[in-house]
Amino acid sequence: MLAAMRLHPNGYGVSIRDELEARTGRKVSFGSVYATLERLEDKGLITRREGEATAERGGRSKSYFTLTASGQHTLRASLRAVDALRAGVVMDGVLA
Amino acid sequence: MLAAMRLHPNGYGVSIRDELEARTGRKVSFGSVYATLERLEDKGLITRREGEATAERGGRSKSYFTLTASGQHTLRASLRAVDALRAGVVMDGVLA
DNA sequence: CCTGATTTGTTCTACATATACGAATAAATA
DNA sequence: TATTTATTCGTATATGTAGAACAAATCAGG
Repeated sequence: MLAAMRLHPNGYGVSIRDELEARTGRKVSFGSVYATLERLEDKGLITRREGEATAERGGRSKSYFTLTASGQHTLRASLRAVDALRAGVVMDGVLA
Repeated sequence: MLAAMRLHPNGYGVSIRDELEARTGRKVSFGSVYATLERLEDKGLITRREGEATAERGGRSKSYFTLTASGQHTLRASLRAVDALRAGVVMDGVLA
């Protein structure tokens, strides 16, 4: 969801995957990303917008994903929960 | 892991559950907590220390959990990954 | 002292959901 | 038809969940 926010409103499967890898330094597979996007969509946390036929060289058209209001709310709540647990933890000093 | 850090070095099943509920406002069952603690232990991210017979009123003895060096490293890496994704996201302004 | 009630904490059982891969497939253009 | 780009599938593994059952310690009455 954060990756989708970052790329808003033009994030789609591949770019979201790339963003995740670039930011976190972890390998992420397409399967993981699309499965997650689909689940989030089912829950109404993100919506899908079909991209029109691309004007550039070849390739299938994209599905863009953006957070719904509910998705933003949920994301916010999750981040807050983590923040609450982090607040004042000794290790924070080591977190550089 | 954050809850265990907060309660370090005297966090045990019940107190970790309580800490999670208090900080995040979400209901957490014992099953979830203990299952997770066991998994983290199997991975070497936390260690278990058996508490001696309690001096107070009744009750079984506690199992205290503390993060290993590896656990701290892993936790740090996860938090950093989230931070990297959060950095500069527009919604941060709304996060109050 | 025994012994059963009480208290506190952990383990078990049985699923439900979520995450992870990468090959396979689809759709577009040259 | 070959190429390029993007998404879907099949399947394996991991994580999350609830709450009842179980275990171990102390307490209180006889």
